[in-house]
Amino acid sequence: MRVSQSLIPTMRQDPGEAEVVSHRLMLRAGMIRKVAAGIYSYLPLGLRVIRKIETIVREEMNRAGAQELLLPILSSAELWKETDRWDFYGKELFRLHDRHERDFCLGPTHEEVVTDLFRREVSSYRQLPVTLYQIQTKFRDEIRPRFGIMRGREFIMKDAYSFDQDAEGAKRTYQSMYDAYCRIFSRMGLEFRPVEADTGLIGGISSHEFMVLANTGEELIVFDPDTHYAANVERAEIAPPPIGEREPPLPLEKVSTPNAKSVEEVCALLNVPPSHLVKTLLYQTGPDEITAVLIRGDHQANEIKIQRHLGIHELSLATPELVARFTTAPVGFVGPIGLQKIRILADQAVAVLSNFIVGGNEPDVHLLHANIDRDFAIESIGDFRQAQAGDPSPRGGRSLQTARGIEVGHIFMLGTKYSEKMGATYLDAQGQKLPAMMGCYGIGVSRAAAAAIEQNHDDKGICWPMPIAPFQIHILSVTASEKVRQASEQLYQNLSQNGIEVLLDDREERGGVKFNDADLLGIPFHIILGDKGLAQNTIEIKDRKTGEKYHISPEEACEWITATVKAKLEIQA
RNA sequence: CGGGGCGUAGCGCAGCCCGGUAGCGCGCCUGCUUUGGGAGCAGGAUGUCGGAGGUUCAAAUCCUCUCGCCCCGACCA
Repeated sequence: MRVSQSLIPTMRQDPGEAEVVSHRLMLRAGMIRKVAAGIYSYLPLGLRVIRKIETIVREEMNRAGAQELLLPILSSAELWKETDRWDFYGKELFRLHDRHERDFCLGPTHEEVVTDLFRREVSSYRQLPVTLYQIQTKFRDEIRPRFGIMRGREFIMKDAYSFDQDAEGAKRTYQSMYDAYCRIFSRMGLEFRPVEADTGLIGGISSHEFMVLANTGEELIVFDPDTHYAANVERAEIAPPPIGEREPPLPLEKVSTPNAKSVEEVCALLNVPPSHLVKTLLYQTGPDEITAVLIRGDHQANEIKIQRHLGIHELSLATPELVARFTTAPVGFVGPIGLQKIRILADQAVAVLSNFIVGGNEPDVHLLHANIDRDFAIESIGDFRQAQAGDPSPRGGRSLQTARGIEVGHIFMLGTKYSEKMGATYLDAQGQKLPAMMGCYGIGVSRAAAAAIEQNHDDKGICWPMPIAPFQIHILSVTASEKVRQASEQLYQNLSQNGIEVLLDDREERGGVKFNDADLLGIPFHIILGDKGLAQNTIEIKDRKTGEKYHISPEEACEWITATVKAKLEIQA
């Protein structure tokens, strides 16, 4: 493709709207343009990257035995009502109605639609297992779309759904998808890590997320470098703390702590470390029910773990009004001692403490030397807090570490959650009617493009991994002579004939402009053709990422470049 | 939805307090010179100042309402 004839509107300055690197670079490199919040057009260069990713995904899904199909984006409310997700999915579901006032929605995911197809068309164990996938635009009315294409309201996703006879088979299918995902992200040239994850709105038994490692990632992941344990922080387990020598209990003591509501304020006032303090968090766990959770002052509560322990789907910190109704102290001074009609859960790190500080259940008062059992009773002890670096590993390694990542894939073992609700059954060899065991598997295709940039860029622009670069070679004719023009034209033709994807910067621009644009676009190799080099019978080849330069004669260039590109693609595959 | 900020030329911004002519840099167009890391000179085009209403002789500027966008928190590929 020739730059002079392409729509590649690069920008010299950073657009004001973009904070995040990938968003900024995609705008500057002319890959995307915004239409509305969280809604973008893909320009030719951006689309090429998307197509590259789709191709890799498609090849690996096919290799794993999945079959491609295409389900409608628009679906009627009926199906969603069958699984209760019409209500449960909430405001994130884009809803609309047709001229007859019938309810429809734009698909945020397709369990219902694909399960409906399955129950109509599949009836025998002979047809199982089957895995179906599609690559399609999805719609989610995000609370806060942000980071450009990374969290859009409209985005491109590969979603796959599997149906097996039994748990054994479902497990095998899950594993083959897990393996396919590893191949996909490896082939894309990304550094990633699969982690154990929470199942969220999709529901189901177990799941893994695939995280592209990047410091700018939204997700915090926790891993144990000694074993292979890795999990999303939402999910990450923490080993119980060692039970040390208990200090002998000291008598309870009231102290005045005027206006000291936060852990920091209390610690500063009493001159103790936050680990000696225990926070009493009050959660609304029912219409008229409050649960207290005790967490050490230097720890953070993990609401997902609490929800799972209680077996509920919604949890929020109690409002100040509710706190006032259930306790005798304002927020900040609530403590476990003397609480009425509230069950108390204690994090395992709190359970091993003695003589700790708690709120006094009256304004401006805290209590010193509190002890479980002696001063108050707890209903249960558990793992209720967020893992952090240095915590004990649940798998016996030395300790947990943390890293940041971007979620680009998520796989779920669903069990029979959808098949039972929707009657997606098959007959087994004995003629028994059984619900299919399902799995679902998503990849954020457009997000993966952004994640690749977050992981592969420098201060000048993008540094694409070869397999997903919009082009493989960028030829810059850097002086305007006829000789240079002809040489670049020749090389362009020859490389293209060898099946190499070449972008030829044939604009009447000065060298500097071309160099800067090339660095911005981030195509892996720049071929620099100028009078200076040609006079010595050499052309320069620059590796965008490493900056390494090679000087080669024009005669050898075509062959050398072709071989280099092919080699780079094979290493990844 | 809560908190913070912003809408002025394609992009980045100034002007707004203190009302009176819409401006700067980059980009764009024409010509000449230049040409290996964002060229120089000369000439030129481009604005419903986000929208609606109000105050005023006069509004980008003051007031009211509204729409949109960005950033920080609770959701997710």
